[in-house]
Amino acid sequence: MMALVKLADLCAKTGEAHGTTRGLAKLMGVSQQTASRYLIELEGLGLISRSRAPEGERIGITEEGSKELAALYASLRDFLERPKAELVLEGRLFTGLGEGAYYISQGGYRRQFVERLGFDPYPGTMNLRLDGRGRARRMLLDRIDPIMIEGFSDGSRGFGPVKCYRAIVEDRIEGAVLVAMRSHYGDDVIEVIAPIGLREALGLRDGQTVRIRVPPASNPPRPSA
Amino acid sequence: MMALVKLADLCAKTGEAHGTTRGLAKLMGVSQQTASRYLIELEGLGLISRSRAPEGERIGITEEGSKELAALYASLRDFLERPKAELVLEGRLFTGLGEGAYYISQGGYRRQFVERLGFDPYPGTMNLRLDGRGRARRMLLDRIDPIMIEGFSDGSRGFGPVKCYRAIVEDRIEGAVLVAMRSHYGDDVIEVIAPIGLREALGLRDGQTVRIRVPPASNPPRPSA
DNA sequence: ATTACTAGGAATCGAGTAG
DNA sequence: TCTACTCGATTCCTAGTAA
Repeated sequence: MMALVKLADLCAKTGEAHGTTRGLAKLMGVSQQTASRYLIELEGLGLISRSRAPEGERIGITEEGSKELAALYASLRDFLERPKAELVLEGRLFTGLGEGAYYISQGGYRRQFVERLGFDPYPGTMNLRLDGRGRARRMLLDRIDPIMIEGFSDGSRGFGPVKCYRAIVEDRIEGAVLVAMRSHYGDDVIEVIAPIGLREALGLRDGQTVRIRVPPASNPPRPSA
Repeated sequence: MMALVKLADLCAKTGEAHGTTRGLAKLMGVSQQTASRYLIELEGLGLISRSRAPEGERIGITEEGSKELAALYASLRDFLERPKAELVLEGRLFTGLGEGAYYISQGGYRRQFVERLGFDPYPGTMNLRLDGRGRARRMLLDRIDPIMIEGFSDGSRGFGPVKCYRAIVEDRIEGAVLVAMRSHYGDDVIEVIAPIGLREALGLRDGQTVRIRVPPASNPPRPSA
């Protein structure tokens, strides 16, 4: 694989590489014998084509070889071009009507919080009213992979799905921003949950400005394997 | 290296991978022992960071690791996104004043043609006047790597540098398109040379339309190593 | 000069297993 | 369970060299 990549490097300019096994070996950082073996193996796999030339050899990468490289390229792109910058939201703390506590205490939500966020939320949400800049930035949340909390019904009524984004409150406490798919608040409000009571832990009062950092990778700390 | 790529795959979605060495091993197609060794080695190289978690382990790719991957990504891009399509130019044959023959017969040019194009040009150029579509396409020549023929002086006068592009004339004869950096012709004319006389070989007469294919890779068949 | 074979040493892998 | 060690098996690399 890496040998194929090195050859692709040498083919990048013209579509084919020219040279002796010794020269290629030097460029690839291996011995002449190894370069020769690489060429034999890659040709056997149908990933490159070779044609003898008096001055050395012409090596081209076949369609199949390009496919191999393209697959590698694609997987690197997925990693490298994923959103990188974290999102910082600032808003003023205000007291709601306590519906937040009602909702997140529902077993159907709570079980999913524990499973997908990794913590059992303190029974209450912190409501923040975003300033103008914050409202603009909130749009950027869409570019981050949400942790989905599914809707459910408890028999008497239904509860809608909720998107969560891992968040760090005031640089100290790890929690999550909730975005209800059909919120009772407007676009200028975000709700934040955490394993502990944020107001008490941080000594916050209504009207204070609170800073939330949403890292670009917001998925849960559980095994992907 | 490939181990780092595999890990990057697993980190693509969230920025970090979670799991046990056994699980990671399975995803990477190696044994648990090898996965463990990979992690130790990559961490030693500073390419990844690890943090133990009760459910397994959290693995992130460091800035330095990302740089490694970005370098690999860039070299793949150079190969995969190099221009692929060939350029087809069509124009009507006309007879010039014979200056073409004078220029390419100069030893200073001729030696370079032999060395860089791999043939000794027939002493004469074929002049083609491009149609409207051809003029538009000619611009695309700039996207192809030229074979540079350097300017020189023979004592009495100077000769400017010339760009060459390998070309196939009427699908039959391999030659080259010349683009003089300071041409005596306008932008609607191209000059073509080949090892043999094109008019005679192809039975062409003034006014006929001639088709030239310029492949995307136009460098010479000599050792790059 | 090449390319590529052989042979032996070096690096790598994974089964077993300790902590 | 987990991670990571030892160690024999295997793979891989290169020096020497044939063609």
